[in-house]
Amino acid sequence: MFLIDPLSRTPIYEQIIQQLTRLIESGVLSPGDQLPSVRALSLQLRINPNTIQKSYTELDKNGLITSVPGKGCFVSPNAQSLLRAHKRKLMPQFKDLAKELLLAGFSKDDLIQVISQIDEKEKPL
Amino acid sequence: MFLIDPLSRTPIYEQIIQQLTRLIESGVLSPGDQLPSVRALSLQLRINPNTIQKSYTELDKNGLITSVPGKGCFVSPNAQSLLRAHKRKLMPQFKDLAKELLLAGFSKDDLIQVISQIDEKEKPL
Amino acid sequence: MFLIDPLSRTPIYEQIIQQLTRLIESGVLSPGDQLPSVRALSLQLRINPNTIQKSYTELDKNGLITSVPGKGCFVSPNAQSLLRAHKRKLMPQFKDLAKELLLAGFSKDDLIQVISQIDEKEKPL
Amino acid sequence: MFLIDPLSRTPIYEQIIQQLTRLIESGVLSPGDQLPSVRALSLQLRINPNTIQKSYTELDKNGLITSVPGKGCFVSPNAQSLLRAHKRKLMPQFKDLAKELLLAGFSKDDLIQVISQIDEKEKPL
DNA sequence: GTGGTCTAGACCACT
DNA sequence: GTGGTCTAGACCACT
Repeated sequence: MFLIDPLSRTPIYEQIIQQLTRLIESGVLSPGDQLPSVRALSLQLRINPNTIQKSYTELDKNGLITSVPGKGCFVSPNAQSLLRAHKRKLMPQFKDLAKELLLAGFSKDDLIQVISQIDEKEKPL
Repeated sequence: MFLIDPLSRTPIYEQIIQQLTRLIESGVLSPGDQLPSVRALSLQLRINPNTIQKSYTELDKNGLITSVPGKGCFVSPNAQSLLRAHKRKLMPQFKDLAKELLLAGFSKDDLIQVISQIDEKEKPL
Repeated sequence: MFLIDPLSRTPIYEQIIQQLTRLIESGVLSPGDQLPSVRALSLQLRINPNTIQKSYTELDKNGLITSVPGKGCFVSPNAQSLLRAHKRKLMPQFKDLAKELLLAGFSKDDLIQVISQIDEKEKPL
Repeated sequence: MFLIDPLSRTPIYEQIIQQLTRLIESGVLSPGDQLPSVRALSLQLRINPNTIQKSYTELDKNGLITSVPGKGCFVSPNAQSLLRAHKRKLMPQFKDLAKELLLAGFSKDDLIQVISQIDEKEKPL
């Protein structure tokens, strides 16, 4: 269910965010569902509770989950629509950034090379 | 000195920002130099003063220029270092976005095509 | 059952949300109950269907109701607990905001006056 | 210059955020100024570097400061305007929350009492 | 030197 | 039990 690579360049807390986001996106975790507790996930993944906490705090700030101190963390009712709204903004942001980079002196080929590198690195994921 | 294309897809106020940014970047405009007044530039470019004002306000927000009420706008002392800092952050952001888009289901070729299109549109600039 | 004041300062769609929320809170509407259809409520209250739709969409986003395309809208199973969770967070937020306002230069009496004004306006509701 | 109360109910990292925000607001720290390094402030306040880091990360996310890994943290060019924009939103948010609390069953006197308590606690600050 | 991440482990308030 | 805060201290990449 969870695959964390402690040697990856992407921080562990971000990997956890990505994994949970996918589980919500794919519907494995539905609105209202309780997430594993900070300690439980910490034990399961053999990762320090502080690192899990950081991920949960971030997800709560983004509204994807609702943390209730003393009770637990729950998938927000509007998590799916938040994810859709987020996705809709990705491509325009990408275009703006690409435009800025081209104006900043990078060539089309520079950007393509960067993308190719990322594509290869992310493949096994 | 200034080339504004009123038919371009990029808003005029952004074109002005880009032009001024380049003049600062290349050193044509040095820290402390006074920019043309809103009215002067408005007349020179035959563009609505409100549009010029919007560009200046934006540049002031980013700290590239400093507007002194009653006196005029001046290139900020640290304009160059701000531009360098900004540029340094562009590429990591671009990589993160590309990664998200690849994970979101876009293919490497989708992204390359988007970049190619932007590259052609921006060429004449 | 429904009291809508078209002359109120609070938008109609919010009034509908408030009314429905109270009906859920008080148990008049129980989890699983079907809400009146957009058209039915529109006719009953003599209010534009788009306005009703907006209220329903908002309630669906918050997870209080679940809209099933082609069948109708239903009170969510966990609606009551969502309302309790929401209420529990209101007061801490209020305290934080009050603290910030006091630090920002507002006096205790300023805040009390604001509250008194709201209290009077909301009374007839 | 810095007054941290480790026994206060407001977390230390928030106290640090508040103090730094004030220094920026009052102009003691100007746009472009470098903040004390995480370690330096940690030693000065005798507080764990992780706690300082948390404050700095928060301030960076809000755009008030710009952190450049390997170089340091700097007051953002538009810090003042961000603070003004933030302040402008406080009172409307406060009114909305007060309205919700009154509708949720709290009385005018409940809210006034809460404010009085905060007012007394915050006085020595 | 700088910021950023992470572990190990303690303590708090609240359910 | 739950999430949230904090300390102590290590290690990383980057300037």
